[in-house]
Amino acid sequence: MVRRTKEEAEATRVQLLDAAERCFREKGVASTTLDDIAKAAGHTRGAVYWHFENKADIFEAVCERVVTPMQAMLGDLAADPGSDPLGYLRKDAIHVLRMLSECERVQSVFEIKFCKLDGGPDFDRLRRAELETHGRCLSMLEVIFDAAVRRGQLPAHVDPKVTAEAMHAFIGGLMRSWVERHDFDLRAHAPWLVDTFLTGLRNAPVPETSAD
Amino acid sequence: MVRRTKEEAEATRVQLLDAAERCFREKGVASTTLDDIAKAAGHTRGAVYWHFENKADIFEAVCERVVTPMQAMLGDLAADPGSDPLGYLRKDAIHVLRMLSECERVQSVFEIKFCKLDGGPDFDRLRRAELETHGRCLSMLEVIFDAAVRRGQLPAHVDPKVTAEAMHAFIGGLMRSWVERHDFDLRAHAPWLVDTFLTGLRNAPVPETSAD
DNA sequence: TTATACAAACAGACGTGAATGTATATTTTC
DNA sequence: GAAAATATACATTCACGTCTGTTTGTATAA
Repeated sequence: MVRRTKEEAEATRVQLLDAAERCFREKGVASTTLDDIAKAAGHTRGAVYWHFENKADIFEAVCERVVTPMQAMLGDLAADPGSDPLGYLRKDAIHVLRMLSECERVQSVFEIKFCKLDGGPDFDRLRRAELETHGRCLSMLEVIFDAAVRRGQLPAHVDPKVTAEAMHAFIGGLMRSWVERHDFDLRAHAPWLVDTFLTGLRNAPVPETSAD
Repeated sequence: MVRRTKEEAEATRVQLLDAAERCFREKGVASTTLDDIAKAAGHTRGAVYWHFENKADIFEAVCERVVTPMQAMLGDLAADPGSDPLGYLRKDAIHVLRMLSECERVQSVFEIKFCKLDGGPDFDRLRRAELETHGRCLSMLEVIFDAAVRRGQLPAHVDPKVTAEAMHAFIGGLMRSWVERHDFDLRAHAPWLVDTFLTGLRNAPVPETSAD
């Protein structure tokens, strides 16, 4: 069988991406061969090489299906912190955690991205891109926290930059931990986790200058 | 050159581990070949195969040099929470963060372990071992938080298990983020970060049962 | 409208390089 | 002299990229 219609071709592309997602999750990116993906999708490497350049290209496409929509939220909030930045940040954070806990695809991609990014120099570009993404995410958080401080929602001595790191680490850590183990009810506890963290920020101690 | 004395042999073993640590960090575990390691250590694959079984074996040895001592701290604390569990946990957490920020070797290993664990079924055992380690860590934290609740250092409605997850996610997230980017002064801010998080726990809101 | 030319969408085969594990050769210490 | 501690050589596997073949949708023109 060969020359399909446009829609059929797009279908195989999706099948390949789905298959890649599964393979990556099960065996890791580096250990997944292009033949694995092709076979899992019910095709051959010919189809793979028609639709994608190499494994890194597939990986990028797999991630893009999930990550991009999630970043939009933070972007919107950072663009216009509004009158209650902390409140919206809270909603966003809870939403992200719940999204992870509910959507299988999101789980797969994060499980892959979290502990399994390795493989040749082809991935260098992707790694750099991810660093940039991480950086943008931190910047947006910083903007939001800065707005929160200036609006009096957080004490004046709170450093927006460090706080952004803390928030990102906390949410990212929760996601990672849950994806790896699934040993607590992320969905149910998401509001408490976020609120407790924000409570800490609202009552944050004045940073010490002394050591130890 | 061949047959060395016992000390010389041990020296090459260490050289191989050092070289592996560097290679793993620079190119990732999966993309590092045994020949890379051997060459970087100034030896050949013969030496590698004499001292180690395969790449997974090397990886394990590389990790063991660093991770084990850090786990001892938490173990001691969990075994005897004492009269001020939260205070000791605070010190431990700060200590771990500072250890990371000061010790190159710790940084290397965590950078490797964090984002680059992939490579064949040889690593299955290691992955399982890491999951167990993670689990033990959570258990110990749970014990500590439970003690803190019973001693009145934390509100009664605080769930030790969920709190342990949160703490672990926070600290782990900070370590990971810092290792990847080095874009803030972890050492200087460690106390404030830990204290702010603990402040959140002490003033933690009562968990809601409603949705959204 | 239909014949034809072309290109899309794959399948399959092939060559290549590289990494792995093993087997053997070589010294040197004990 | 026996075995430890390496180097070297070798066989095998295996994934990748490329190339070619095949079939069919589709545009174009007569």
